[in-house]
Amino acid sequence: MATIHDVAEIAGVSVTTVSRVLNNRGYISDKTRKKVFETMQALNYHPNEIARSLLRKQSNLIGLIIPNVSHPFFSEFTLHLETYAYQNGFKLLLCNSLSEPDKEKDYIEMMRKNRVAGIIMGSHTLDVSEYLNLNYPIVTLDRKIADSIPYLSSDNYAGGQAATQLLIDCGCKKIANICGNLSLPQLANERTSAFRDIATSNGIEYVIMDTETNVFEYGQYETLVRKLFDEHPDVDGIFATSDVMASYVIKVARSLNRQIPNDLKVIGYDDTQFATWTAPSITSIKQPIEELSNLAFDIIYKQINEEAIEMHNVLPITLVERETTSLL
Amino acid sequence: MATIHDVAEIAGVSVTTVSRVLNNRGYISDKTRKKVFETMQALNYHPNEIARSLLRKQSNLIGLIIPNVSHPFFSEFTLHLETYAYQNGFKLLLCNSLSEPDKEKDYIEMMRKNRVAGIIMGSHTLDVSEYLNLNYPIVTLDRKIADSIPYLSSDNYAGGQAATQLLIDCGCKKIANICGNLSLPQLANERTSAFRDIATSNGIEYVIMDTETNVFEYGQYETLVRKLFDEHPDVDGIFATSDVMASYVIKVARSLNRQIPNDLKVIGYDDTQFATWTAPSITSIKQPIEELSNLAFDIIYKQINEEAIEMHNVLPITLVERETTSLL
DNA sequence: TTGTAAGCGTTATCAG
DNA sequence: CTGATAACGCTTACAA
Repeated sequence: MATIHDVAEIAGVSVTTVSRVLNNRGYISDKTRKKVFETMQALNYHPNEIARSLLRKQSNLIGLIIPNVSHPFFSEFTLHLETYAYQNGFKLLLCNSLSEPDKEKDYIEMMRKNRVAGIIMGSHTLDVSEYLNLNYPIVTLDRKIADSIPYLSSDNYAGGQAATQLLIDCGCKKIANICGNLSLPQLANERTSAFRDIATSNGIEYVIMDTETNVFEYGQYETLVRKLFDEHPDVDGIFATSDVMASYVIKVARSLNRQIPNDLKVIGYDDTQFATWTAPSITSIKQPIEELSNLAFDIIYKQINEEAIEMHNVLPITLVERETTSLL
Repeated sequence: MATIHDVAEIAGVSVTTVSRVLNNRGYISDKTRKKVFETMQALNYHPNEIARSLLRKQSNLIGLIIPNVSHPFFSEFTLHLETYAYQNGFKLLLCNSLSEPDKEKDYIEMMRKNRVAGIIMGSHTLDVSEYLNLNYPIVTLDRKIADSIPYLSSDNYAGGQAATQLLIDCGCKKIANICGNLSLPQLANERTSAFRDIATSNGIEYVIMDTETNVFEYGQYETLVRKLFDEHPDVDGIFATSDVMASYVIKVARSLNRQIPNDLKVIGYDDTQFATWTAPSITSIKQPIEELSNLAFDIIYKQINEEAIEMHNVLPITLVERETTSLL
């Protein structure tokens, strides 16, 4: 592959001159510029970004570590992040940790070695201490690690409140919340806190069930929902903390001949596209996924440029009503 | 950030020695090795992969260009590809072209500049000529560009056959196929060819409807399905060429009070996880997504190492029967 | 307006 | 067993 030297030699100028026309810096005669452009074309020259990165001591890559891109929330987050990063001159290095601490640690290590410009952490199986000496542009998604590490989330507590309140407003008498494993240090757990608070303050009967640790074996969702219906057949409103979980509620309810929304109201979380693909469509708490991803990038970008950043970044949620909670 | 020189200086050895212990090459006394490791630890040294790449004239990145990661098929493909590539020492550079030719071209250009080891193209809005002078390790997904460019797909024709035959076996009298835009040069169009062939040879009435060019505005799926039911209310079997499309069929059918599978059989395509999340669950043609992604990587890997490769790579599909086609 | 040369952090070659 | 030095492809002082 042609180098800047090849271009310089054939165009009969110095490498500096070629570099100048490449970066449009300094004064160059139109004649020289033209000649250089022509030879670049002729040689099919593509400036080596690796060499540039070496000089800059930084690549143009943003690292994203998430549990699993095939989960609708993360796939949409990834789409928007990549789009926005690219508009700002950065490419996306994607890593799926599968929630394995070893992989996560290894990925962080790899990113340092590759001198990525910053790391967006959406997977958090590591101890707080692992993050503290990281000393790298970083932002965590949905987990508060320490005061020194900026985080980003949408308003989980408000989301839990809105969801629970909606079930109550629909006239539910006994409500349930199914959610990810509560022993994990995720901000998403606040949804459940809100659920508990609102149910309690309204004096309404409730039950909470969380998954096993590994959140992405969807088979357990079905088991969990069946167990819920089995142990609490009188539940008439369910708040699931993801749209995927909500779909399992719909699925199991259907097999038990429980009519949604007539016998049972259901509300999901995230408001991924997927919530509109099911029948009935899923009422959901909308996380502003695109805004979240863009803000994640901005927080990294500011750190790269040593600008001041907010350490706590919480975006508002909105309730999106659909068929699973429609009144008759 | 510490460099190999810092380590060498503090450990009191030469950079060559440090490089040797780093790469475990040549003979080193245990004492020296130990000292070097200690100082690396002390300085929190992370070898700069950018410098290594510059020397190797190649990065450890594999570029993936797809229309949109948030589509279930691509998100699963991406997950598996990243996992497999990482096991083999490569990282994934993810790009969403959104099916825009300009973006796609720009991404290819960017990848050359970043000296990615190879490119996996799952988005194909460009002319054949754009690919021909590419001269780069590459493989295309679901599109046959030219004899000189290796491609990969699952057996689309067989998939179309199996799907259509199933509808017929279920006793359908008039069947429909809804699919992506047929004017695009995608191998997926063979599914529709097979549908036409099987329907014809069985002397059964059929109708084919394709989407507008931009495949990822899901709103149009609903419009398309409504149009189908409107113009052909007597259709009793539908073959949708993605699980997402199939979900829209279920959705619209439900709103029209058509019972699935009683009044209407539906079969999707891809067999993404998503096909099991809906109620009723979607019968689908399974593409071996993980095998596809791994083979895509292998084809790139062999090109990098100048090994011989197959130019035509077609993997078998399988029929997965679920509720949308179950007989009474 | 253009050129020379040093340096970014590695590894490879050659020498000791 | 260890070290000096050139090279990878580029940008940037500093000169001219």
